[in-house]
Amino acid sequence: MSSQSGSRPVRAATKRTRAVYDPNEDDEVADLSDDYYSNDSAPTCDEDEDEEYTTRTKVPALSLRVKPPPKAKTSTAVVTNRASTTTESSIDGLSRVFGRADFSYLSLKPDHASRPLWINPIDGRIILESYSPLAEQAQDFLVTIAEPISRPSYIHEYKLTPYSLYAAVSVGLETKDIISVLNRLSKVAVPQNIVEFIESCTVSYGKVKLVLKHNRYFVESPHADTLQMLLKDPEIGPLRIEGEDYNNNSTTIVEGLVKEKAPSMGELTIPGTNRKDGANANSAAAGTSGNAAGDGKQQTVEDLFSSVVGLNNDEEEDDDMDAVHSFEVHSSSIETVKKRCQEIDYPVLEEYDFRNDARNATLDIDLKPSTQIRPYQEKSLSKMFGNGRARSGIIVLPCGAGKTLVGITAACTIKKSVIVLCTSSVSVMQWRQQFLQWCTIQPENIAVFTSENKEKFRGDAGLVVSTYSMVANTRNRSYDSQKMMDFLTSREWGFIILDEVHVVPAAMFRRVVTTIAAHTKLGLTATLVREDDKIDDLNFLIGPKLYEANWMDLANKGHIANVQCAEVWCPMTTEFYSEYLKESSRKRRLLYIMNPKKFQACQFLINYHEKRGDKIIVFSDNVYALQAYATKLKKFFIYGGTPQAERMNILQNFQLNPDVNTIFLSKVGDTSIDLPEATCLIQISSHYGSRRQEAQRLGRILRAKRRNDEGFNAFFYSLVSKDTQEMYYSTKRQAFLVDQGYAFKVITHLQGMEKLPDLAYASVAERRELLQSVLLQNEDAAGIERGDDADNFVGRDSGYVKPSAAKKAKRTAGSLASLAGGDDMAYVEYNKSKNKDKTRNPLIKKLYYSKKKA
DNA sequence: TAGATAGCAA
DNA sequence: CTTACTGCTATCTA
Repeated sequence: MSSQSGSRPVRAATKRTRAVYDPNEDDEVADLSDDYYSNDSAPTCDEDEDEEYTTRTKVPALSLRVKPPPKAKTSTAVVTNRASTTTESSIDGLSRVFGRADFSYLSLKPDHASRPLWINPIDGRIILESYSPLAEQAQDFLVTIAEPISRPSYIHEYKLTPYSLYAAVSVGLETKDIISVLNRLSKVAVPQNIVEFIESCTVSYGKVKLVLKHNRYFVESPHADTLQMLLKDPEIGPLRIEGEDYNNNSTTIVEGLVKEKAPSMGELTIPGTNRKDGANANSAAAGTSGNAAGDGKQQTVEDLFSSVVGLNNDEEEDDDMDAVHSFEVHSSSIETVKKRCQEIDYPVLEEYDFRNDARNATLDIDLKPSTQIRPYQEKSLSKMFGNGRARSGIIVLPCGAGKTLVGITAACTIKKSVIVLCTSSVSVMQWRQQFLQWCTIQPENIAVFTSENKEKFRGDAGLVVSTYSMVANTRNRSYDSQKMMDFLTSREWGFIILDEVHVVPAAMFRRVVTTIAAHTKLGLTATLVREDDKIDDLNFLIGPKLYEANWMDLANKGHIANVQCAEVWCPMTTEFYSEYLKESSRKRRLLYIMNPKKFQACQFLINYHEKRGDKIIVFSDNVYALQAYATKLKKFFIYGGTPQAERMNILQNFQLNPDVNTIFLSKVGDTSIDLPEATCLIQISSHYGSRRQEAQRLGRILRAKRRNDEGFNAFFYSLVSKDTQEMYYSTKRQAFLVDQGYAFKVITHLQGMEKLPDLAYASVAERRELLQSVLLQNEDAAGIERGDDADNFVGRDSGYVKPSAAKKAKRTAGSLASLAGGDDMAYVEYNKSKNKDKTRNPLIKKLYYSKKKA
């Protein structure tokens, strides 16, 4: 990368295109999307790209300069050059891969054009040309051995890390396979130091397994010398026990170690896949591409792949992996063994030989015959059950891609007692319901363990669904809760599913991993990111990452919705901005959220999308803003304090009632509110840079029901007040999605917004009044202590402030009324005393009755 | 059934 | 560099 491009933030340039957004010109969804795609995905290289890519013998400059959009309207756009400031600093862009280093000393292979990989000898980063015919297979391979860093349209970036290699080894890849396949895919010979890096990581990782079989724990390895080394370790050695030989004539004792034939996939079938003959005859047509080895249906691309790579499939098991050795340790010492092995860089893998477990009762559970799993779900499960045993690990799938079904299928494969842990009690009920929907488990075999339900299941084996906090709780337990916990800790579990596994590293939740004795641990998540550094702990708390899906791939195949992402830059009004500059950082927040221009943009977008027939969710972290926006726009809103019944009511109306097309949600909507109707999402407040939150919010519209309609697009808008802190956070939040390949379009001007009838805050007087209210709120906000969740917010007849709250909060009815802005209020008014006697808001009442009539 | 308390996210 | 600050959920008790 000696040439011109070195320092340019490539991704920033390619992913952020600028244009004036004029929805009125683009009546059709398809038009809009064309616009997006032509901006983003037209090859963005220089004119001389061909020359660069094919003829030079040094590594070509990956200089992706953005072209102006074809229908460029940039002349009217007001654009600040943001790409070079904020984005570069916060994201690891492609440009940093090669930096300014000159790799021209690496000589290209003669047929490099057909090989899709570049490898950076300095830091182990790998660039995949994802337009290569081999890209899909190469991607399968890379996902297994390397960490996906960024996967935009044409160039994907991966990085070899000790963890990723650990994961590769743990799903059965051997060092030599990794190096040879990498070598064959690469345009240049794999640099020697990378080879050494791979060797050094894989020499010890994944070599030792902790296997539970016949209800005894064995430290197992294909390499006898490794075990001998462990036995010499002062901590591990003494923990070995001499168990009596179990009744198996295939084992022999060699130098004090038990030697037996290595396990294999054998006849194991994963339910719901087409590997099972007969039962799912129709599934053969489904055409899974990355199936396990030897199904004979080679497609042309795979032929090409094998001719270059020489392997049919990266997950092919080595038949000649002849034997494994093991020694036994007592179940009480496995924690020590695991800890010690980790310390000396021989992390253990956990596998469960569930087919040879006679002691734990078999659970009568199977997928319903009609249940069919998708190719990527099968692929992830094949990583888990690749050698006929169950491996512990983590599977990463986008929201809405059927994580639950993966977990259920795994449970149906293992057929032992299962425990499922989730983050909220709503998800608990959803898991239970999904189990009943997809598989044959009987309701009496399912036990729900939450604060209000502590039933056990009947029989020897069963399913328990619970929350992390229920299990991890250290404070006093109620009597029933303690009984239930004793039940959970006293027995062995074949399988534990950890939903939203990214929460586990939190101090309290990680305790559950040790308190419950489960033979297999499966973590499920959509966003394996945290803003702290604890995510790596999952490698040893749960296991390696077994599979990570690429969001864009799933979107292209129609499993999840296509989403158009846009960031709308709203200028601050002069008054608001000058106050913003004056205020302390704490108070600034409200100012930029309540920015009238932002409000107008929100109003305009809602108006526009409602006219198109979209169902819209508006997110705001800030409850005050949420209420103010919803009230002014006469929409329903839900936040933490909204009682359950009221939530249900609103959500049902949103789904069924054609007059309710927009709802406002606070953070409650981030997870576990399932709204397949929603097709458009607007974010008005996004203060902190949480990538996980951004991704999960996007996930709300990924399962849109209409996603399979021709040319359907879901929309995701982030409203950002210009020249404020929000800009920084917004970029940070988007990093995850950008890495998944989403393009964020920056909209600087909404055409026709000023002409919108009934535009809010159009006059100076109105804006001044708003500012006054916000400033007043700011002063009060300091005085509002925690726990006052503003549930006393009242509207039209507001002379009333709930007495208890009035004591705490200094809010006056007057200021609230002025914020509420008018008499035609149609938001959800909720008020604890009113909910008691089931009185409803007039509009809800009306909706309710009209629904009843229909 | 509320409220007190605690923990998480960032 | 790492704290910050608010919102939310979950549990148990009175």
